Amino acid sequence: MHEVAELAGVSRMTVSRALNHPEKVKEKVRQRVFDAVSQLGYVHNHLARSLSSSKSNVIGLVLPSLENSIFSATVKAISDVLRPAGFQLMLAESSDDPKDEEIVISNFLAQRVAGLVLHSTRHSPAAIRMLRGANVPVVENGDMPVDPIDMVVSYSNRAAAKAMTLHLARMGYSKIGFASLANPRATERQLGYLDALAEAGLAPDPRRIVNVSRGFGGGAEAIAHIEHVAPDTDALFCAGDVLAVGALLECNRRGWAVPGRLAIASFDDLDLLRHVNPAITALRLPRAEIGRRSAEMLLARIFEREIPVQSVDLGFEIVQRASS
Amino acid sequence: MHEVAELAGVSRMTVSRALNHPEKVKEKVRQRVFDAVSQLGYVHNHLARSLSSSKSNVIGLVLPSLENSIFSATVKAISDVLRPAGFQLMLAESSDDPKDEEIVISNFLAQRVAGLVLHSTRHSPAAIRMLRGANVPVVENGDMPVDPIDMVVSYSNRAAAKAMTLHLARMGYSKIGFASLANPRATERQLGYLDALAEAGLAPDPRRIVNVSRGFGGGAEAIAHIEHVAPDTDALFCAGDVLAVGALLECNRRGWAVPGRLAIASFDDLDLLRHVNPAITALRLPRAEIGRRSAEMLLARIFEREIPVQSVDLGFEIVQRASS
DNA sequence: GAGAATTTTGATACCGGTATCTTTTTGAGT
DNA sequence: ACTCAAAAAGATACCGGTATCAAAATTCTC
Repeated sequence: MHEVAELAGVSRMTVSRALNHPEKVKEKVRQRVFDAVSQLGYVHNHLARSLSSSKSNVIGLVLPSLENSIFSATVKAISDVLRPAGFQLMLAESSDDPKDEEIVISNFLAQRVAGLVLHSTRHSPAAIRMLRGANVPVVENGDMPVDPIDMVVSYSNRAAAKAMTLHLARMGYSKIGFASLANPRATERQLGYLDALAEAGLAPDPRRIVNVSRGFGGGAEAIAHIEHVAPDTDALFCAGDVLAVGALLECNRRGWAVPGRLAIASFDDLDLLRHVNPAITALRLPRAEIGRRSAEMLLARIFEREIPVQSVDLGFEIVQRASS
Repeated sequence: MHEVAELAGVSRMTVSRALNHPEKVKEKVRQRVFDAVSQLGYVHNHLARSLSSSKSNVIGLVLPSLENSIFSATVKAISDVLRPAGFQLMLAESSDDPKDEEIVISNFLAQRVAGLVLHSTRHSPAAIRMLRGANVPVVENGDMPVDPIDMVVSYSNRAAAKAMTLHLARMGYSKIGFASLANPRATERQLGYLDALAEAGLAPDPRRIVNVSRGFGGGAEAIAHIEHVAPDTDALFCAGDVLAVGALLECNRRGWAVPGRLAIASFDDLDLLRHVNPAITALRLPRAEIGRRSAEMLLARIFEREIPVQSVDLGFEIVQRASS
């Protein structure tokens, strides 16, 4: 920057101003500075800027898993809001482990991120202490937490799972099974499923509740489990990722009629669900909207604008299709 | 840090050393420093560290699209290598537009990233100039480029597409179609497809080459195109993402026998391809390995270790399944 | 136990910007 | 032309660390 200043015949301060608040510098001088910048190929140093002004332009995002395609819509939406505002996105993975998340958060704080998005609502006490102490805007995403750290943009896993289960019950299914992964969000969903059974007057049956592994294979596991342990199950609510597709494909393979032999419903409305045969009934969750709102709320907080609400429940929608 | 130093009764320099090179500080003093750190909840400032030492611990990653699940394996692998080494990942999207990429790169350079991974081999001249000038280690990923900026870890789109097309030809298909998106990698793949036709002595037929849109819908578009324009096509090579699945599902819907009426092959071996019926023949690309090696090469360069090769072609593998 | 070699600690400058306050320039009003 | 307020530019200190070299403490040698 020093060289730019010399070449333009002004002080470093003027260069800084020309770059950050062009309107504060006279047209002629500004032009000289810009010329010098491009002539020297000068690249602004955001590190120094952030350090000096204690204002960073990086937002940290913590996801449970980097491999899960479900999050890509959220990431994309966040990035789309952040970029025009001149912010960068930093990414890390918590593996749904509060201890890992704590490390990741502490790294982000060390980078002096301007804000954080956490796709998780379970945090270690130390992590919460750090975040509260750091006075950094935080948005939580994965669920509606009981005791939010700061801001929240999400839907309620429990409410959504309950709604879908009730929907199945209303369609006449009475032996509804539940398949999910083992993570905090799945646990909430299971509670919602049980809520719904109770409300519909159906007896919960542990035989119909199954934990499976990730991916399409998990869906097949669920079907195998049902055949083995509770063959009279008439509907299966797959509360995770691509489980429903895996289950459907496995049914196709076995020649089970869907929904005749077994109805299938999914927790998340992947594009794929519309294209398989039969198309799968699903909960549509506002993944992109969550990202957009999260980023907007962060920016509002960073620029010290008023934010209307601290906590936004974006809800969900049931999309009834042929599989149920 | 000043307060930590006071509380521990040492100089700031000693605190810095205790944190960065613990072995350079006497056991007793080190302990006092650590105690002070945790007592005060001190969070190291990486910004200041990077500025002062001109060594950043952030790696920039530029992807063509943040929505595409294909990249998640690569991202995950990069992150897994970077994290233990104390590096953070910064993410941005180029939309396959060299101009957008240029902006993103310039932002990353402004953040003084320690290294860059570019999942693209098409760059604007200005971007190349910046990168060469910045003296930052760069790995390119999406293809084997003719004129690499620095390091390369990839496979060759052209070679892979050629291999798959030849594979289909050898299996006896002679009217092979090609469906792809419109992006630089797809263009290379099309060249490979044409290479193969020439080598197999098959006449290329523009009616069998179709550009489609992203997602499962694109596969359906391809099938519709074939029925309309070149119904005698006996095999379709889908050179992009989930196209093959979309095509297969559309065939199922129409009752076309696969591979009887039309064989289908995919460019990328998504997990899904193994689970649909029939399972789809595919090119297996070393997505995770690419991420791992890219990150390792960057780290090697950053730590000034010798790197054995500048350019790594990790190749590909043809997985023959029921769809062809 | 003196002196040399080595290890540990500290003092100081600087990384590359911006905040803040001061000085200079500009220009409007009379 | 002169005054004075406002706008533009500059001087200086500092953001929070680390590099570097000097000083102090420790260990080793004979």
